[in-house]
Amino acid sequence: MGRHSCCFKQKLRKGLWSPEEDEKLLKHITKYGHGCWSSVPKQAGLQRCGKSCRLRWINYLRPDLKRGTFSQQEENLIIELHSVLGNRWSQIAAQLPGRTDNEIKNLWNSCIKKKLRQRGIDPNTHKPLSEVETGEVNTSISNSSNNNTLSEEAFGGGPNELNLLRAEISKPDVVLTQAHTLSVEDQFSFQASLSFKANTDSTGNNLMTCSGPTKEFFLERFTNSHDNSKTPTTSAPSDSIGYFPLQRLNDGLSDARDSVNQDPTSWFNQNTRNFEMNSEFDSNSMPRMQSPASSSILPSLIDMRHSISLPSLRNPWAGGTNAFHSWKAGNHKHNSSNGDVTTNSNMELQSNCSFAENGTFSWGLEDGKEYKENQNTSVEGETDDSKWSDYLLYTPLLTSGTVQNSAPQSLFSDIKSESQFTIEGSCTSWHQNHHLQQQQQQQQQQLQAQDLYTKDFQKLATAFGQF
DNA sequence: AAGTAATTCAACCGCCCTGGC
DNA sequence: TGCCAGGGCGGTTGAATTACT
Repeated sequence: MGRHSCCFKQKLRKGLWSPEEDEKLLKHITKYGHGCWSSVPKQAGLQRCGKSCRLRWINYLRPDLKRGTFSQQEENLIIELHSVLGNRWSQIAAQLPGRTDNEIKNLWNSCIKKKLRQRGIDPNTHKPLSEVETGEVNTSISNSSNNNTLSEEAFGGGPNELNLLRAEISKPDVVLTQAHTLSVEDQFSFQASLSFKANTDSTGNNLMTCSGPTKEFFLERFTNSHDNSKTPTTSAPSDSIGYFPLQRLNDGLSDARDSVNQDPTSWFNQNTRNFEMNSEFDSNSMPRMQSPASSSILPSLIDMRHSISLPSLRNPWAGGTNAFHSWKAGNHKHNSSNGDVTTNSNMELQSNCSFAENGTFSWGLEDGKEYKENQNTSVEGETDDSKWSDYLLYTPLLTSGTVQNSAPQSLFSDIKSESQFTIEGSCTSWHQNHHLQQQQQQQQQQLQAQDLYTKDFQKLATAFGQF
């Protein structure tokens, strides 16, 4: 394509802006607004092209710009967002008020990249450099796409910026942004987007395939309204619950989060009635669950892992010790303490999920030693904010740009309408009554559990079978 | 103090998308 | 349907600044 330069054509001024030019532009836009950018320079008496004026305004003269160095908090958020959004600087900038895409891009290229590399993390993939160098990233992606199970690599085992963040989080002066939470609406969206499908495996066992929200689930929520044209996502679902910047994600959830902090095992049970499970639940009655065979579902599951890092999920790292991430029924607290397979777990599922006896539905990496080391502190000491940030951060595959638009657009609208998931009432009040309710319900649940879950999963399978 | 290397960051470039004609 | 202009984005450049020797 031929070089097109409006500045060259019109012999306009280029390079750095003088204070006089700044003043002219500022005065003009303050008084009249920018309107059509191409006409701004003429009206403002500038020998610049419209593009140049626009850039100068957006990156420097805009009154709402936040000057100065980036805080650690902002850097962490950028890393997290980059792990999800990749180099979509404008979308990342939309989540950082007062910061421009250019500024963030510069920070990333000059500073954050270097920091991540120093920590042994590949800034492009958000995976350990060792894996990237040995080509494990590619193989893990392709393998994961083809296998029925999610490999550890697919979830990004080993050290990465998560550890960097953990280190940062541990600093007393670092307060994680509220942007690490999902609104109740989004939690509903997530839960509603869980997809279950009944199958039978080669040995005749009943299988339940589960998939979750797509990358779009996040992109839509991390994308600001100013950039609709370039977003790689297709249009939002017609009944999309929310399209809002990340800053708002904490809306309405603080109470729930406080409650969860006291009893982190309670949240999911509260909010996902149909996933309730109790200690007497006979997991043998459950259909065996299997991660999806379809490669297109892989990113969905990965997204789901992030999505489900809702405050309810206190210890996503808990689980078994086998090589794959497995779904397990078990005691959440046991998992928290030692990371081992729990004794009452005989429901083995393939993917990072566990239904705990107290109703907790937990997800996580059964990973490795790297995480086991962190596990104790994460369970005992970390806030749920950090859990969310950990998950959000931990999206190596999403960064690759190879997994976009993997699910049908109808996913959300279809699922929502059919979903049995509910979010009702205050989590706080529920928490207060949780133990009493649990006692009262336990006997009933003992009797009903098997039937209940069989029915629920049948419902789910029916509802989601269309996918 | 001077020279050089490294880093930062404002601005430009080229491309893509959209809407108007 | 095709062309064009405007707007917007991500990648890149290069001048200015800072760090190092």
